[in-house]
Amino acid sequence: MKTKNRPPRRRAPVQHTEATPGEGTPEGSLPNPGPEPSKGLRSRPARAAAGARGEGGRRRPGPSGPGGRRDSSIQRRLESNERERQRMHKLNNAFQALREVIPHVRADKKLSKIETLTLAKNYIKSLTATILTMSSSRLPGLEGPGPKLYQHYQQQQQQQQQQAAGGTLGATEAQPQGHLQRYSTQIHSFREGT
DNA sequence: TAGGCCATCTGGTCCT
DNA sequence: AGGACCAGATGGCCTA
Repeated sequence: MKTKNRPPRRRAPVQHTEATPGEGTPEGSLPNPGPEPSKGLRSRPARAAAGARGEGGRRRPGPSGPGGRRDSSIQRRLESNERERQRMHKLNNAFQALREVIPHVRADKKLSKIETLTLAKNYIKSLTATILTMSSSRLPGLEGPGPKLYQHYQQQQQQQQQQAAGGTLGATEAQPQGHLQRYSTQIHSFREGT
């Protein structure tokens, strides 16, 4: 199932309903405005806002139980939630930045996080392999970093293969061409939507 | 409707 | 001590 072309969703921050009656008001807790539009974050869909009163995120009371939480404790929790949201937003921005530098697969299809990481890894490997191959085949006999780099790369690959001790690493992984091949295959499969 | 993906909440642990 | 980081849980949205 590949569906990455849906609009980005934004869930409204929950207003922490565990407070005792009267303290769950915005004044009693954190303002918790959600992602500020000023930071370039997308506005939250109305449906998310409508459905976010108490839903979303887990509602399981912690070991200590929600019952007698104090105001200061609730305040800290809300602040912590907000920081966590911001942290995740930064992480997502980084993912987006990464998507934008990975050579393009299908413009209409947003890569998932796992796809982004996997493609990026193989892209880096293929670029590394290409660079090393080019530098190693450069003017034989000339002093330069190329051959050494290539040897170092090969040593690393051999070590990784040994560490993979079950042979989970494919035979092609040890060869620079293997990375390129793998990346090309992956690109192809994404293009096909498989 | 099932499954994938995601946002959010939450408590625990690590780090400064 | 407080913030960052992490992983589990939960529920919403979307597509096949």
